[in-house]
Amino acid sequence: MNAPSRRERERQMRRQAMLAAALAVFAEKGFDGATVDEIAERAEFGKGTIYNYFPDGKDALFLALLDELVVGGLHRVIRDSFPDADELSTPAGARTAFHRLIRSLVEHHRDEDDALLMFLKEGHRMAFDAGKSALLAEHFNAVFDALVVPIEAAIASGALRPMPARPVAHLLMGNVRGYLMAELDARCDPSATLPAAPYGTPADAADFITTALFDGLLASDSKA
Amino acid sequence: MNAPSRRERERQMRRQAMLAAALAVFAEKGFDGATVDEIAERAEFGKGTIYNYFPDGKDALFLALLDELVVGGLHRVIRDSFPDADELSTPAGARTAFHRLIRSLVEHHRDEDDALLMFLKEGHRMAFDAGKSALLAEHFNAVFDALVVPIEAAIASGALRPMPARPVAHLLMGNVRGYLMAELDARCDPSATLPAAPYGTPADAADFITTALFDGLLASDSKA
Amino acid sequence: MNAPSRRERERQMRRQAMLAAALAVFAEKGFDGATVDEIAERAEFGKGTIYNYFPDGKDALFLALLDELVVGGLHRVIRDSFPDADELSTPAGARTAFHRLIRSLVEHHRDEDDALLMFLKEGHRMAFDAGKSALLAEHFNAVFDALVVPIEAAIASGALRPMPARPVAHLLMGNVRGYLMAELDARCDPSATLPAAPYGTPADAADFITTALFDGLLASDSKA
Amino acid sequence: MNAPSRRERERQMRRQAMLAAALAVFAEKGFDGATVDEIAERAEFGKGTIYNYFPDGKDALFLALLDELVVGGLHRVIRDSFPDADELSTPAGARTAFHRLIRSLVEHHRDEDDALLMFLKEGHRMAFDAGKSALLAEHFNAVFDALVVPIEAAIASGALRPMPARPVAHLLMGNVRGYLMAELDARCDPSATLPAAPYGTPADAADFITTALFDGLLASDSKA
DNA sequence: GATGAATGAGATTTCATTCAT
DNA sequence: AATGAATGAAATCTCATTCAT
Repeated sequence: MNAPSRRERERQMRRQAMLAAALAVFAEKGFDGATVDEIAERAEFGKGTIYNYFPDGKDALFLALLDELVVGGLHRVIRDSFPDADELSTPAGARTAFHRLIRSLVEHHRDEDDALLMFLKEGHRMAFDAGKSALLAEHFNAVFDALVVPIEAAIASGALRPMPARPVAHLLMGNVRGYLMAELDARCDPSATLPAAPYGTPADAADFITTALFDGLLASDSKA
Repeated sequence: MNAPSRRERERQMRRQAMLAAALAVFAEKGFDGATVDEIAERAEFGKGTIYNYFPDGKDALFLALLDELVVGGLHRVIRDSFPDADELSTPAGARTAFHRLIRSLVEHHRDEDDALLMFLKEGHRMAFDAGKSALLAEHFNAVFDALVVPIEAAIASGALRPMPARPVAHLLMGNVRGYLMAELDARCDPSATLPAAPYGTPADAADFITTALFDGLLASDSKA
Repeated sequence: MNAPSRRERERQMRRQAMLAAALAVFAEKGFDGATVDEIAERAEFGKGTIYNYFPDGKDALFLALLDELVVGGLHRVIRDSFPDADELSTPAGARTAFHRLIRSLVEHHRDEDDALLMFLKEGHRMAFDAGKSALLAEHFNAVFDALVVPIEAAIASGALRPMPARPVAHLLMGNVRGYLMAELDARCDPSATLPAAPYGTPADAADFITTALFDGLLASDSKA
Repeated sequence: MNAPSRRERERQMRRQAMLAAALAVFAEKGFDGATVDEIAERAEFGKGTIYNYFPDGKDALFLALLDELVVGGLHRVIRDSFPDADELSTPAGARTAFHRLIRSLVEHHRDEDDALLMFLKEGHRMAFDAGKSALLAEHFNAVFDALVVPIEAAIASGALRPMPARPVAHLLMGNVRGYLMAELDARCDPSATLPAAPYGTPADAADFITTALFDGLLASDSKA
């Protein structure tokens, strides 16, 4: 177990600085709108230095970000949200667990505001490029794989309706994403008198989404 | 009410041809990837002619498409999905009406495959540009305004849970969009053994979304 | 037989202007040293216009020049230098014919000074690039094919020594080229008190080369 | 005469290693195509170290190679090819001596394959750069100076035709070069059914060139 | 009104060279 | 003395837009 050399540590720090700059620029301008020039400038490095660290340039920066910040982060959040498998064996327990997941996802995204923005806005853009698309899909599939496990458990135990698990996973992630995006729009456009999403704490957001998705939009007495 | 002159009619036809070409190219290449050259070529017009009809060029084409095809289409679908206000006064009626809406939305998007693609993939990209963003928001707000009306009615009558109506509208549209996007991914990547969305008829899609959103994911007996 | 339209004629003229500018720049700076910017500037066109006419940029300009000016010109000179096949049936006749060829080649190159320079200095550089190399070889082979015909005729008739014809063709061309290159060096570097080539009229040059190659460097009485 | 210190000897060895690496890379990629990075890597030194030994970088490496390997080598070959001045006093003796020179030149180039390649392909490229050109010319002139001596001797003795000696020297070197280059092309492009140069031993090559240049291409009986 | 040639700003990327360690 | 990370000038190529015909 050899500690990283000083040189190595510094290299990592610079790498992180570049990724941070790239993230900010991608978030602000979008993938196509971002220029390596601006990323370099914001990272306070020469343009050439960016290419030393990321020889494939913009693409490499984008994929590294997606990988390290977005996919990695989601993975962690999902894993940590289901500490106890037994919890998923009753409807109430499942609700609690998924409510916790949703809240964690909201919090996670709030923490990584820029990452979220990029993820939300650009996530599907690379689909135009066959090569990147494959990589992307692979990474995201890993996230959904992780989420499918508890969903299937909850369905198996009868806590959730019997539905295909993977689409349900997409539903969950999609609604968190959609909610946050709407909130974001609202924040950017305070003139809108009619908010797209109720502004609030992560708990509020989680309540809204959980109620809609798990309890259903129909008035509860209708299910008697 | 003066009939449009022959000249005027021809102008409209050329305009439509340009929009159709633009839609196809945007859908295939994305906004940034599309070139005016290719649009002109596919429309079988000179590049300069495009600029005669759309002096603001690529942006104008994009916005016009969003406006005429996407927003206009959604508007129509929403309006036609709630023929009878009374239907919304009971939970069962509301479910039927919204199920009908969801199904119509899915069908509508399936009909306009290219438009869907573009809408899904590029819809939020222009947000990067302040000027365009405002226009965009305005148009989309009109769609949501239309959708808020029946939602509020259903809430007022007790058919739906008391929740803020506009976020619910976003929820609805977002889930249709998300579902279609997932289905699209599945179609593009047939190697995926684990589909993101259950492939099927618009009716199947509508069932899935309606059940999840209106009845809730939790096993129904839990609500007894 | 439809005359080229005015538009077409003008296009050709612009094309020629670009090629001329490219030739000048290539000759002055070499292939790698030349920049499209400078070619455009010297042609008095925008950089983009160059790419309209030669979508493959620098490579395309270079190859077009090689093709149209160098290879085409050589072909013509060779063809015109052997008007009478019978001439090649005696040593004296063959000497006359090849002397005429050499003189024409020298004159041709003098006329196209820039082309010569480029040809001489860059002719073999593209060999580094496999794709271009093949094209190049093809074109040059055509020139040598043309030259091999009279050489073989002269050998068959006993006018020339029995030697492999193609290498002899290369010998001929190589010596013209080498002579001109040396002369060029001498011209560029007038400080050299010891000229590499005797400066003079094309006739002088042709005499020198013809004597060396056809009569041999050895004193003639040695052949008695 | 102080023996080089151990330190000095090691320095020389590193220098040679760098030159060898540079030669290989120049030969493979050409001057412009070569990168200092690749040279450093192949030499197994840091890039900075290259600049310690050759402060003027790529140019310096190229010139040093030309100087030490090419020019130096040629000088040696020429010097060693005329061991006996008397030999040049008869046509037969002169033929023998120059035949020996040509054969040695061919062998020399074959031994230094990479150097040959570079010399052939890049030899004239630096002429584009005024500063380098002067240096280059100086070095090459030394080679020709060496070759001019025996040529003038042979002319003075009546063994060779009375012709300007320096152009004859260029003629000689040019033909060796041209022959080798053609052979090289043939080797690189084995598909060519019509070889530009007869493949063979250095002796074959020397025979071909000597016959052409010294005896002349015309059938020998014509000189009776 | 239709056209498409001309344009040039701007994007990505490379690489010789410097210099702090 | 050896190193290689940092640099930024410079190159190629693209494409939205203009405008003379």
